[in-house]
Amino acid sequence: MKIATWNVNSIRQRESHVCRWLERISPDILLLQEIKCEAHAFPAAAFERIGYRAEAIGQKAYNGVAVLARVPFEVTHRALPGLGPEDAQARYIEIVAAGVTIIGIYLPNGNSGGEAGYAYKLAWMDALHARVALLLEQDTPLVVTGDFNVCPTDEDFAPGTLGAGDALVRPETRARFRALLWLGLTDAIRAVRPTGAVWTFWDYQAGAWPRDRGLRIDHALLSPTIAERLVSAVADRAVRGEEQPSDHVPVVVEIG
DNA sequence: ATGCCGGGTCCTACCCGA
Repeated sequence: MKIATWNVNSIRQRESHVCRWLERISPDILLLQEIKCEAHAFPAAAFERIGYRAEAIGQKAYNGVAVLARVPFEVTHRALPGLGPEDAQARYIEIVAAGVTIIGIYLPNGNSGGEAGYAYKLAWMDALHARVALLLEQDTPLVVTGDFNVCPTDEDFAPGTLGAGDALVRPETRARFRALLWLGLTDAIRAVRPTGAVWTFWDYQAGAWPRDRGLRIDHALLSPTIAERLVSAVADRAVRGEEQPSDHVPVVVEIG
């Protein structure tokens, strides 16, 4: 089973990129982030024509997540449990497919909105921790994937791209990411490639792509029995060189 | 220190991203 994640930075701008990529890679399931439209505006028909059923959780202008799958699946949650009614933002989808629970997330960036904006990021991570802990207590086969907006270590951003106070690298951010791993999850990319530069994002600005100055912020975390079945985990950096690309590239995990 | 680019929307100057 091939499971992928991709922050597309507007699905309406990236519809043809996603179709081309699905036809080339044939993942069973693709989680999308930053669709930047309401569900009724999601171009589901284009994906259905090539064999992928779509479920979108959208909002106007910002955020938004979706699932595209060529295998049967059921959406079990459309928001992160435990965050409270203040969370009107479309950042979470949870599905079950082939007996595996798959969570797709667009974790808040945390650099806008001052300290309140950063507090929202941390609260979101705390609620995610609680949700994952509950599922793992029940021995649920689990994949947590998406745009985490976290560079877990100093190896996960090119030198000079981020300051020490950036919400993607602040100690409180990284502590929460580590706490997620300590629940028993395996970082799929690092299981395959323990050290060295693996980028999933290159800023549009300052020549980040031609200079290869990127970040690793899109992740796939695997529960123990899924991690044992891990065959490969890669960031498909080739798509960043296409015409009018997203600033993120897909991360693909293959489970045997 | 800020903007760089590229999405979005109150359609046009401004917000947000990472």
